[in-house]
Amino acid sequence: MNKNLKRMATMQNMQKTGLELFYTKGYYNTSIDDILKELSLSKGAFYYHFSSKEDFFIEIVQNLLARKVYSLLIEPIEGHENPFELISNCFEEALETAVHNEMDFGFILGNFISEFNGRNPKIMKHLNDVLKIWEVNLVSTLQRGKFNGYIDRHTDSEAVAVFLISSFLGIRTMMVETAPSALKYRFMHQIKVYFKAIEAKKENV
Amino acid sequence: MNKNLKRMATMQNMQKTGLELFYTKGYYNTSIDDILKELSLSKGAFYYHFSSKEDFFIEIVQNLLARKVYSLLIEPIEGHENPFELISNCFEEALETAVHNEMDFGFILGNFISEFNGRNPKIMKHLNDVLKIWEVNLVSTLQRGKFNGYIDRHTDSEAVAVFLISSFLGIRTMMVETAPSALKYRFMHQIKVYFKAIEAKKENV
DNA sequence: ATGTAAACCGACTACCTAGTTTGTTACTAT
DNA sequence: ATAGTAACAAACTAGGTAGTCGGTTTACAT
Repeated sequence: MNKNLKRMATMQNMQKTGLELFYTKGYYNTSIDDILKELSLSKGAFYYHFSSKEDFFIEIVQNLLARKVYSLLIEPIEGHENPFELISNCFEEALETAVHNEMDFGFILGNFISEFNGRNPKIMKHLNDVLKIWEVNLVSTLQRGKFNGYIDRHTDSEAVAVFLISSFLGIRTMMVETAPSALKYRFMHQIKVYFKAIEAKKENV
Repeated sequence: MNKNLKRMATMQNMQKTGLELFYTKGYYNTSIDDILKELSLSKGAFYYHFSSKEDFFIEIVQNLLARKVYSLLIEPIEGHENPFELISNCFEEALETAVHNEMDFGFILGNFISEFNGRNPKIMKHLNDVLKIWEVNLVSTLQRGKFNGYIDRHTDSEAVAVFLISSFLGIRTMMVETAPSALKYRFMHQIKVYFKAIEAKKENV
């Protein structure tokens, strides 16, 4: 096999199973040996490609987490259609993967933020960057919605974005152990109730 | 000193600093030695009073966390007044302690739920019990609000409770690193927008 | 074919962790 | 006063952890 390809392959394998294990068992509760065992690789291989456990994790955040958040939570809401529908559908899909116990990257992000909060400033910076990107793009979508006459012009887009993200992170935390399907249904309904409150009023029909 | 009193004192000291350290550094990232060092106590003392780290934590959840959640998040919303004001004021105070970087027990609960999710079913059961108590009492308050004519009678109280808790847990996660005061302000405003959407309509004034 | 460097192996260090055990105080009932 | 026991002290076990290092394989250029 081509050397460069092999290099890329092993690095990506490590990062992929690394993310899976960090996600399911937590960062501090997952050893590098756990990851290597899964791949039948050795310590030498790991420290040849990565300089430390911390740097390894940061590369995962940038290569996997950030990109997935972008493709699953940002791109889908970039259009000029009704922003309420764009966001609803996006959340709906993200929560549906959660119901099926698959990896939902918005949640993974929130989970890691909880784990590193006040414990590892360096990692937190990278996680906050990803969160910020999500927030900024949500604000853009909401501003577009105002411009296109969907959202009431008195609405504070930043506040709405924060509120949406926080409620999403929160519901995902709650969904893990108790009746995720029912929770999803209720949550999505209340999100729509909330949207109703900030939609543009048709004052003169 | 009376022996029984001494026993109680040391146990409570251990639990108190135990909670503080578990909260700031995380459970898996805090060793028993860390806690004992803080109190100048020995392993012997710890294992004389508690059977394991896990049981120690569970006692903390029941003795400290559950009671604080009750006194800070449940009792304050038990009246027959306007439920929106009761809940708003309650959240307002909880988030204010968060701004001042003090221990906010609703958040501590959410934080621990994140940490033990899918990793320790026994501990998760106890944490979920506390969460459930909060949820049930929120539903009660909302039902009272419907009965007393504050909340629209078509409202799904369970869904609203879930939505409120999840958004609270989420905003707390976000508040830790970035401009907590501004986040609090925006969040509280959107909560009130949401409340407006489910308040009882005065159809015949 | 052969030198060379990338990619990897696996034993090793130094340190940390939960839990055990044996020994020592200090209180307290008689 | 003294025996008994509650409340602790501290050394120890057994297992795990991140990171290092000298050696081995594999691929590729010449």
